[in-house]
Amino acid sequence: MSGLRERLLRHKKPIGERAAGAPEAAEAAAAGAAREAEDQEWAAIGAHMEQGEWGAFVMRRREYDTAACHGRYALNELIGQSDQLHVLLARPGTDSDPTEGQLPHDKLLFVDTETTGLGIGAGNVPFMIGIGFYTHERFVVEQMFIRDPGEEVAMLHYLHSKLQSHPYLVSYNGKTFDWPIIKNRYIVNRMPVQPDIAGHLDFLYPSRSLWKHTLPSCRLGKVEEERLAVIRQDDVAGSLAPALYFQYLAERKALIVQGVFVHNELDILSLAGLSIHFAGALNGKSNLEQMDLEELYRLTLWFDKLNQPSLAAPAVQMLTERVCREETEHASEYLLPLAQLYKQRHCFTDACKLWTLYIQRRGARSTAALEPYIELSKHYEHKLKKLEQALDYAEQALLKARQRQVLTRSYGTAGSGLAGRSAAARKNTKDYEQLVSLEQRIQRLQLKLYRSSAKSKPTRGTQRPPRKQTSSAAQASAGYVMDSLI
DNA sequence: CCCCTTAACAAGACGACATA
DNA sequence: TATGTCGTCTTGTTAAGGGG
Repeated sequence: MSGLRERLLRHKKPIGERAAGAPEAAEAAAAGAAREAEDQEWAAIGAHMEQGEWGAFVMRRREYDTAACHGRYALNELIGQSDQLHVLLARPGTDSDPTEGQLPHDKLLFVDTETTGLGIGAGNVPFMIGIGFYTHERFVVEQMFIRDPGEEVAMLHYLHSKLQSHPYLVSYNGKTFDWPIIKNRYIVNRMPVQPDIAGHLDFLYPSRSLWKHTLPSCRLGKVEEERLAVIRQDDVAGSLAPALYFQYLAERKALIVQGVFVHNELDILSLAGLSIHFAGALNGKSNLEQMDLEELYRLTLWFDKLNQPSLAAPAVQMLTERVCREETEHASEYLLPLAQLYKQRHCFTDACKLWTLYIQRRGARSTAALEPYIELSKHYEHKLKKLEQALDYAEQALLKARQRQVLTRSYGTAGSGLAGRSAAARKNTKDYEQLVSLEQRIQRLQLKLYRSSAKSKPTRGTQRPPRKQTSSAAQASAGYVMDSLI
């Protein structure tokens, strides 16, 4: 058997175990007294022993009026808003939506476990399963805690019964952590029932989609602090939970795990808070005016990914307005990504406006991106059929590329660090390929231009056709450019 | 510590178009 | 009409980061 199980059993002091030679009445009285003392300890932290068909376990149950606040949100704000969360359930493979756009708030089961470690294997045991759910105008948090492995089956049966009435799981990283572990426990315990759920909302991934670049980390604690305005005081770190549980097993004092209960409860409440936050966003209630540009941009990408064009539209519009209005460095960072977004939607006029604006703001710099020049060149050639302008943009891009080649060359030779060399070399070859393709583009445009002018003015024979280069010839010429700079 | 999801980037597939 | 090129869409791969 695993070391963990031995450890658990070693510490087990079965209540009411027969002490040798003691008279039965006194023995029963002593056992009763011990039980009473323990009950009082659990009562002191708001818990009690829950007796059921499958045995007993510790239960800490707390009810909240739904008007109660957790950070900036009142718990009742999910009511009537939760249906929109169903878009987060849609699987990439399945087109049909199993929930038909319905996801009542009282069908959700918020779940967070505390375990003996981080592994997913059978050696990792959830000693506490916290759940939260809405029922009868209340938000209820129920925390199940097992004093030894023998109580696990009762706890799992209880969870199973709750899943019947609240079949949609809500968690934070529960798809890869909590839920696989829980399923494992049903299997390990050879339970007649298997946990079955209608759907699983995992808020880690939406949080990453929106805040990966704005928050220092997307851990639940950071997200709830920054986006739910939840401040934890004297919180026990989740990473301490295993140690505290082992200490509890050794000393059998309920007070030892009190902090774990509180931590777990706050996690559950934050899951409800995140549901409200994301449901609000999916109902178009985000405060776009006050949102950071990065978050606004990520929000549009997120709506796009979720196939919600009616939500993405106002976000894109707000982002465009602000990026065009605010002439800051930071705002200009979004011109090109935003232009790509418009291009993707075949809104070429808007895309061109942004590419032009980028050139206007940053074109003078040597570090300016080539992308807007190349994109404009493509657009003038293929969409507007204006070859002169297309050639002009391509030539501007080539000029920039050559200037940059000079700079990177000189940096490259001056650089002494070995670590950065491969990355710099990669960038060099990439720049080189870009240079080659630009020269090809220009030659092609020159040829096209020559032919069209020859066609329209066949009498004028003064212009000479540009030398037609093969791609290898273009490469050689680009190589010459590079070699000449070394 | 371990596993899973996702974003970011790279490479391949395919349709549209133009030229000979 | 056959062929090649361009641009975009699709597929494949990799790395990071979260849970106690």
